[in-house]
Amino acid sequence: MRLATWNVNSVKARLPRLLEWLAETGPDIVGLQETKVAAALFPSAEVEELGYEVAAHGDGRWNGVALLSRVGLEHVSLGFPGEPGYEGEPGEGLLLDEPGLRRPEARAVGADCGDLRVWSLYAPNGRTPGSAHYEYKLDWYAALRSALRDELSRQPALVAFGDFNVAPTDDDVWDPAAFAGSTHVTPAERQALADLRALGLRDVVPAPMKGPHPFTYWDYRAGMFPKDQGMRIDLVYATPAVADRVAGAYVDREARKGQGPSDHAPVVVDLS
DNA sequence: ATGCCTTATTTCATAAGA
Repeated sequence: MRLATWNVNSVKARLPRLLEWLAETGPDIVGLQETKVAAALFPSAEVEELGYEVAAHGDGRWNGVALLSRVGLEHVSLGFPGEPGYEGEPGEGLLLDEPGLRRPEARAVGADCGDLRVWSLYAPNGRTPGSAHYEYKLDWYAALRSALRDELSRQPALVAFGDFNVAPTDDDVWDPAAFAGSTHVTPAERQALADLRALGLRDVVPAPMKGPHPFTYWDYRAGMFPKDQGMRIDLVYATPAVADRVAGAYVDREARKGQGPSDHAPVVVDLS
């Protein structure tokens, strides 16, 4: 059984590469993030041709997550109970009584895939520590923790993977000094990850294809990928029932090369 | 080393990403 998670940074822009990668890699269950497309406009037909069932959750311009599975796809959840929406900065010009303003964004989709409960997650960025978006990020993590705790009481074989937008340790960024005062490395964000692990989830750390760090994201700018100036923010959190079956895991940095890549690389996990 | 931003949209400018 092969699992994979990949922030594709627009499934429409990435479709040729995604289809090629699926055919080459052959994952059984795939979580996608930042699909940036409404659910009805997800390219389901092209993916189904490769033998996958599709569950897509989308807002349109931003966010968007999906699950692809060729081992079954049932009991789909679009978002999770208690998931907050972004209410904006004070004075940002958003009307709090605008219909739908606080509607949760498309950042989580869950499903039963074979004998696994699987969640594809795209955590809020946070923008700047202390901002309304940062508070939203922490609130989203707190709600996620509650939702996963309830799920774990029913299904002990669970995987929550995706773009967590937090580097768990200083070893997970190319230069800790470069992130002083930034999101993704603050104690509160790292505590949010620790709180998830305290539920019984394990961080399945992949092997890098090259170099010492299993980074999964490199900024498009300034040649940061060839210099391996990246971050490990795409994570696979699994319960012991799943983590004990891990036979291998790697970051597919080949998918970050060449023409028109995403700025994230896929993480691939093989289960015995 | 496999390159020196990219995406979608209210598009020729902007917001967001991390």
